[in-house]
Formats: sequence, C-alpha cells, structure tokens
Amino acid sequence: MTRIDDVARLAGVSTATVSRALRGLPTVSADTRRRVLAAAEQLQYAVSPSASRLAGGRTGSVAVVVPRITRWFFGVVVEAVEEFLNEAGYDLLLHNLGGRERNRQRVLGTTALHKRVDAIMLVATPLHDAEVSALATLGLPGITISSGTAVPSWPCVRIDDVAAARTATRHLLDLGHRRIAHISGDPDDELAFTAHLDRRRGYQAELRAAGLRPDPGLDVESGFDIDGGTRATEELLRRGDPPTAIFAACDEMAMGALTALRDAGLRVPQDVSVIGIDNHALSGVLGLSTIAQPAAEQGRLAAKMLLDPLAGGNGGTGSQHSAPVILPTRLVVRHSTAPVRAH
Amino acid sequence: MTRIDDVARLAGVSTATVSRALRGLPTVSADTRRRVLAAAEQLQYAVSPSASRLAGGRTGSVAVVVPRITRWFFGVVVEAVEEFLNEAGYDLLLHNLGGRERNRQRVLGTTALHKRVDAIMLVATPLHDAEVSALATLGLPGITISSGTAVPSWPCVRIDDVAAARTATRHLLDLGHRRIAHISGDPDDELAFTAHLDRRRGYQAELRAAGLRPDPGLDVESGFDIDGGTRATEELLRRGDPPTAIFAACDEMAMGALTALRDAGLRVPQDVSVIGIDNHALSGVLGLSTIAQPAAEQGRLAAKMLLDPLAGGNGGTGSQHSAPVILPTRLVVRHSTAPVRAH
DNA sequence: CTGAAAGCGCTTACAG
DNA sequence: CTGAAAGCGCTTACAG
Repeated sequence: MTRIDDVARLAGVSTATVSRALRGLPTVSADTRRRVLAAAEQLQYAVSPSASRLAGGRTGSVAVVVPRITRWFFGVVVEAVEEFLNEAGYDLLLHNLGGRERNRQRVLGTTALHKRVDAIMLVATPLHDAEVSALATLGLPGITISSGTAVPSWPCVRIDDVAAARTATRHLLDLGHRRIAHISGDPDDELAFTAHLDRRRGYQAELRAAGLRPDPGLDVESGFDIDGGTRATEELLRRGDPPTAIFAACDEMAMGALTALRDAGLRVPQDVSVIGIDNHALSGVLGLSTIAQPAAEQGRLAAKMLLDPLAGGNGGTGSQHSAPVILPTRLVVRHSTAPVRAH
Repeated sequence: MTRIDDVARLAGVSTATVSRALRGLPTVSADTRRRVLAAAEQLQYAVSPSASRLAGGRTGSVAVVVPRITRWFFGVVVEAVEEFLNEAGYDLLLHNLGGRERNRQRVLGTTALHKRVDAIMLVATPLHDAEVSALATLGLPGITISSGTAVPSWPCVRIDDVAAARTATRHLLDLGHRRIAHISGDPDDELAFTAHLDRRRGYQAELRAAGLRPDPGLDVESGFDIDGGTRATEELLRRGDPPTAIFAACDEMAMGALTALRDAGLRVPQDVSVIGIDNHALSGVLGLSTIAQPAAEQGRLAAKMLLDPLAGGNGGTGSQHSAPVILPTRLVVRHSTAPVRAH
C-alpha cells in the first residue's frame, strides 16, 4: 500500500503539502497541486481513513438508524440518504434495529456510535429519556426523520401525520362512510414508530369534526406491517358488525387488511373501502387509495440539513431549526375506496 | 473523551494490559481483567476505532454492495447481513449502486473501499474485467451473493436460477399452457443483475424438454422491477395473440405484469396465468404464484462464510469454497396460475 | 502475566 | 506557499 510519504517523495514536497493538496486546501500553489495530484495518481494513492481520522478528528461517517430496512418507507429513505452521503464523500454506517433489544441498546446506548461517526440520523426511532441523554452526551450533530421523540437541538424532518390522517378519514367520510375503522401500530412495542399515535389522533379529530364519536370497537392496534394489518382486520371482523371502511395507519397495514378482507369473502371496495398512508411502490399494483408521503425527499432533505453545517466549518453547533420541517402529503384515490352502499 | 491511559491509570496497569483485557485476550489474569473492566466501566470508556484500526491494521468494517436497497431481495439480504455483522462486532458500510455510474466507479474502482474495510460482500453485482482485477488488487476476503461474475478465490452463495426457472415453466406446462411468455431484465443495463440470464436459459430449456420451441416473440426484456414488468407485458400485448401464461424473472416484474394485464382488461388467472421468482413479502397479498427463494438465509450464510475465516486467525486466505453454495427454492402455488382454458 | 517503547499514517499548529 | 515536528490513541512485538 502506498503511503503519503511515497507521494511526497515522488512529487518532491513534504507530506504536509501532499495532505493539503489532496484535500483541496487553498494554501497550495497551482503548480505544486498539479505535481502532487499527478504523483498520487501515478502511485494509485488512497488516503488511509483510520490515520486521517485519528489525526484530523473527523470520521467521515454518518450513522443512519432505522427500525427495519425492509419496510418501504425506510428503504426509500436510506436509498436517498446513501446517495446524498456518498456524493458528499461520507460513509454510511447502517444500523437496522430490527426489533432486537440488544441491538437497540448497542446503538442507542451509543456504544456502537461512540467515536465512530461525525453525525447521526435517526429515522422513526422513538427514544427513552436515558437514550436521549446518552445521545446528547456524544455532542454530535444529528437529525431525526419522522420522530416522535425530539432530541434537543436536533432538527426534524417529517410530514404532518395528524393532517394526513384527517385527509384520509375525510375522504372516507366524503364517500358517505360512517362506520370507519382504524388499524394502527402497537403502542406496547418498545420499538414502535410513533407516527401512528398522531395518525390515530387525526382520525379521531376528523370523525369528531364530522359530528361522530370515535368508537373504540372500531380501533384496533397491531404490528405496523403487512401481517399486523391482516391480524388487526381479522380482529375487527371477529367483533361482528364490520365497518364499511378501514383507514390503515400505513400502506403495508392496508395491504394486510386487503388480504384479510379477501379471505373473509368481503370485496374491496364494494363491501369495504380501504385507505392507507405512504404511497408504497406496490400501492398502484394493488389499486390502493392512500395519502402519499415524499419518502425520498425527506431522506434527501434531512441528509442535506445534517451535512451542510459540517461543511460550513462550525461543528454543527447552534440551535438552528427549532421547528420541525414539514413536507406535504396528498390524497391519491385508486380503486380501494368507493361510496358506501345503501343499507 | 476518556482515553486508554485514563483507564490504565485508574486500574493501575499499563495501556498494553488495558488493551489486552478489553479485547478479551487470554494472556491477562482474571484479577487484572476485572480491575480493568471496572475502570473502563466507571469511566465510560470506549475505544477509538480510528486509533485501533491504525495501530491494529483491522478496520472492523465490512462493505456491502447492492444494486438497489429498495428492492425486496436486497432489502432482506441487507437486513440479515446487518444482524449478523452487528452481533460479530462489525460495522456495515452500505453501498447502494442505484444505477449511478459515478457511484459504481467509486465503489468498484475501489476508491470507496481502499483501506476502509476488512472484507467485501457483493450482492448481485456483475463486474467488468477491470473491476474484478481492481477488487483482487485490494487483497481482501470477499464473497458474492447471486453473482453472475465470479471473483477468483471469493466464494459465492446463490440459488440455482436455471432450476428455479425450469420449475416455474414446468408448473405452467403442467397446467396445459403452451404459449408461455417470459419477461426478464434488460441485458443492456450496465448494472443489471445477471440472474435473469440463467432464468431465461431455464425457461428455454424446460420448453425444449417439453418439445416446444422457444418463441422470440414471447420473450421480452425490460427493467428488473415493477415498472419493467408492466412495460414488458404491455409490449407483449401489443404484439397480438397474447400468451396464456407469463413467467416473470422476479416477483416485482410479475407484479408489474399483473397491473398491465388488469389495465388491458385481462383477468388473472382466467385469461392469463402469471408466475414469478422470489416469494416477495407482498406475493401472498397479491395471490401471486412463485418460486420462493431464501433471501435472508443467503445473507446470513454469506455473512458467516465471510467472517468465519477472519476470526480464525488467518486473514481469509486460502482458496476454499471453489464451488458456489446453492440454497434450495420451492414452488408456491397461489391464485395467479390456473389450467389453460380450452379454446 | 505484564510493561516500556516503537510505530501505525496521517493532520495541524507553528515558524518561516 | 511550504516544511519540520509533534501528536492523534491505540496495538504489537519484544523483553522479562
């Protein structure tokens, strides 16, 4: 492996000058820079990240923490973030909590983060108080996407979950539905995404605005995924007197609902309307009506907000961005929602 | 930030002993180890990865390269690999090629890998000759999953794509279909996953085994995703005299086919049967028949095969595993395939 | 089983 | 604009 002094020797300069030239620092003459670049090129030199990090105090890495990379929203966010980080020359350290408590402790207890990254991005990861203070102790810049828990001084990018849920509920009300069920994530799940709490709030608010009283019998909690949607819907059907419409807290739950309804012999949308939130890549295939949210844009924007201060010279200090940045959502009507049938 | 000498001072030993005790080396007395661990705990000490890497020559990181993390197979593989690596104490450096040529060059030209990782995992990433030799020059252990291009001395985990395709085609033949179309990935796409070449080969072989001649008019190439499946199917229908069955090279393409058929007013499976390969998380929801492949198992097994030699002391040398490890697939019949209708 | 010392390969004041 | 030298925080022979 060629080292910096090999390049220095070939270019006829000191290692300090090589270091400066390669990093594009302004205090190098054009001619010297040219010679250094040529020498580095000729020797196929690549800087040793470990040495550079140790000497320079920057790791060039960003930790990205997601609950489950296999779910639509997180996959899309990570893809967008990865693109942005790579363009900016940062490595992406992926942490997929995956419901494993041990993993959660390693990451959020910061053992896995300590001295390893320059910044942290938390996607839909609610935190205990102890975790918030452990993260704060690291003293690193960070950002959250779609977070229930705010980390002091970290900005947040998200959608307005209450508004999205209200729009979905309103769409069903506009179609004449009155028995509108809601299925959402399990609040007892330690690793639960908290957006569903806001979504339930929006659902209830919109019902009340229409003069209806939310019926606890039509509100079921389960896992925030396909299987959870299936189980929640089965539970709903077991209770008798099924709803004419179901608002699922995310598209994957809505897809599970579709399965359960089909298996129960109910037709969508003739017997039951279904709507979700996300605009999952497969929602079109399934004809699922939904509230579309811009997942890639949230990832890109959050990555940019995280990195811009790092480049700016100050180490990401400052209590900028106190209010969350809210990205817009929009109703997408497909074939899973229709006017309620006359009884 | 506390450093190793803070711990050494508190424990009353040298930094060398702290280093050994913390890494669990056997040459430390039980009593000393206890004192060191207590001191480290008390001071909340975490080793500096940069310093450790520079001094020790190990990075504790593994690069994982995938074409697109948002596709089902890659998401599931990465999730399984991440779990395994984290348990083993390795960081996962994610590289999502995402169809960006610049990114491909950075990663596979090894600029992004050089001196950064202890090992490399390539998932479904075919390589140019120059890339193979650039990777070989790094001298790192590596492994491929589902790779078309073999890297000399790197083992490979995969399914038997030819056999999977034959099974899918046979299922359609058994149902009486004779006009069986195939839709698969675009070979002109530089970043294309090459498994589809084997899948086409299996499709053709099975047709021939049944005494049929593969009809080029029933064989369409497109993107290896939902949208590609839609476009390929539209093209197929434009050609007139539609097939009675479609074998898609992956479930996401099959899902695209489902959309195109529905939009064309054709019913599945009454008018056209559809089968894919994968057993995507949503295949059940869509009632899609498929050849299930064990994605998480491939990831786990590959991670294990990659890391075991690293732990074993030798640096992953040796030309073990010359033959690819093949994991089994199985036919899953749902509702998208049915006997051909009498004409 | 333990320690003193060299060294890993860079970057950064400091001086000129 | 450039260089000599210290230092980043560990690990690893080497010696005992």
